[in-house]
Amino acid sequence: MKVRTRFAPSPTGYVHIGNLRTALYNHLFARHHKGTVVLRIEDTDRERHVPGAMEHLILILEQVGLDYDEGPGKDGPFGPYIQSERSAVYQDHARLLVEKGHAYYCFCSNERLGALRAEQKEQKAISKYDRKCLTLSSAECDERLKKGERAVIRLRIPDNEVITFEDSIRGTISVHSNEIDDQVLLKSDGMPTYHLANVVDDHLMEITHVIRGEDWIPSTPKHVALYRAFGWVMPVFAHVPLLLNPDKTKLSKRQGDVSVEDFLAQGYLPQALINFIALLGWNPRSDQERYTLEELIELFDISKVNKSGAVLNKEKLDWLNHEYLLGITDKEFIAHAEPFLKSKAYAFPAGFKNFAQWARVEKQRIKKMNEVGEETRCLFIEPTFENPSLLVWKKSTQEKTVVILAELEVFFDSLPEHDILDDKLLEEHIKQWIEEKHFERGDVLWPLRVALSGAERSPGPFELAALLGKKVVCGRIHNARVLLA
RNA sequence: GGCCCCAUCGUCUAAUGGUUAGGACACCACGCUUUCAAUGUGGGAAUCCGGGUUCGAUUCCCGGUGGGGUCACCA
Repeated sequence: MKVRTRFAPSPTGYVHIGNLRTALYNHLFARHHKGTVVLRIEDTDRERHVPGAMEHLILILEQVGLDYDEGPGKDGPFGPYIQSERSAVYQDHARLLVEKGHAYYCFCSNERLGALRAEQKEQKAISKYDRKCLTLSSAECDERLKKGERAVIRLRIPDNEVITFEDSIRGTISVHSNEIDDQVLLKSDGMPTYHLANVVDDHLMEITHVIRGEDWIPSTPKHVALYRAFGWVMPVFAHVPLLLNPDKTKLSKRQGDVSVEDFLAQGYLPQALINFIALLGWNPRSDQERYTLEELIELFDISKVNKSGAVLNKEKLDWLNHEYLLGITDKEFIAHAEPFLKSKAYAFPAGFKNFAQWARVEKQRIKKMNEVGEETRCLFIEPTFENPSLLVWKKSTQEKTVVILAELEVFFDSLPEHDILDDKLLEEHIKQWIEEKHFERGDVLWPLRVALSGAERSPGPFELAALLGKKVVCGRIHNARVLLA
């Protein structure tokens, strides 16, 4: 049997990182088994419909490199893949269940249902529909429907049974049917609820494995009852653990970033993000920390997914992203950095050529792209010296520093540009010069670095000089000396 | 509250019926060093509790406790 999985998000306007992980696991599982991935849009809630959300979602999937075989924008034998375009299918199936006696029309008003719920809550009873409309004759139903009365169709959950299903991650799960509510299948607006649409589509689209979040476990028995009512074979279920806030509650927007677009906007690399979330709840039993998507596909095993939820540890993501940053080429790094620099209005000086040097310095010092440019700020913005005494090293004096800055200016003036643009070469030259002059390293290197950066903390003087070039270096040393003198 | 799920360092996790319970992030110390990073070396840090099975349990079973999820004409 060919494996078919599906990613079935509801288009709410942004992609939750937890949903991305679910999508990833569906993807890894299907690709591992040489199967098919279906993207299905679950947009049956008209009130929550967000225009453009689907297109946005597809774009995000593309950005993180998760492709799919069937779905919106792609042909496939089981379309359409947008549920709002399939209402007739669900209506037919709901009516079929009514005919078979597995479902029934319900005319109860929201007011009555609300009151019922309130009463049950007060009596600490199970919150369930009381089946008032179950006994309505079909003639009466027809008549009321003909009159235009609004109705829903409810699933008739069988009495006094234990409903059981196998979960590839958790084993056997069973619930007594008397605990389960007669779920609404078809809403009064003619749209299906998640439960109906999901089961009908999974069956019709021949989905073999349903991989979804743990929060669906409580409603899975309803789905099982539905499969039985239809007389269909069930797919394999796998409920993956939730992603958690630091306080262990379900990952929420309130407690930090949860949307994939936020993570991307902060400058996490897609590969790093994928690598990171893949390992949140699953791991291939090895000490390796970095995996390509291909490796993940090769190693993925749904039965080895953990049962307990995983707190999203941002520090580790930062570390991993830094690792990925170190791994990409200078060219890639610059391409990624460009939009971030632009948004800060940081432009390279005219004629700037030492991009490799710049990438090397930045890569080493930042965790994610939105930090880009801060470490080499002095390349983009002329430093100001509010406090020139910063130029004096803690073990040195102002007089000494003024003299050294003057000497440095002469020294740099004597060096060919080429020797300045190579930080390693420059370091050799300067260290040799310091020895010859019998200076203290700190007496020279601290003021040089501050003169170039204007900052208390910055990359080293050689790295900065190589970035700035001879003319700017000489100019800044000169300015510093004048300021201090 | 009912139902369901879960339980190894602070966090992500590995392992086993017998181990000094392993790795990673974070943290701390030291080294390098002109600052801050990066980096190198080292360190502290966990099997929720109570029974049972067993020669032996962190691992298997039961109970407790704790945490979470879910109880819509949302998905």
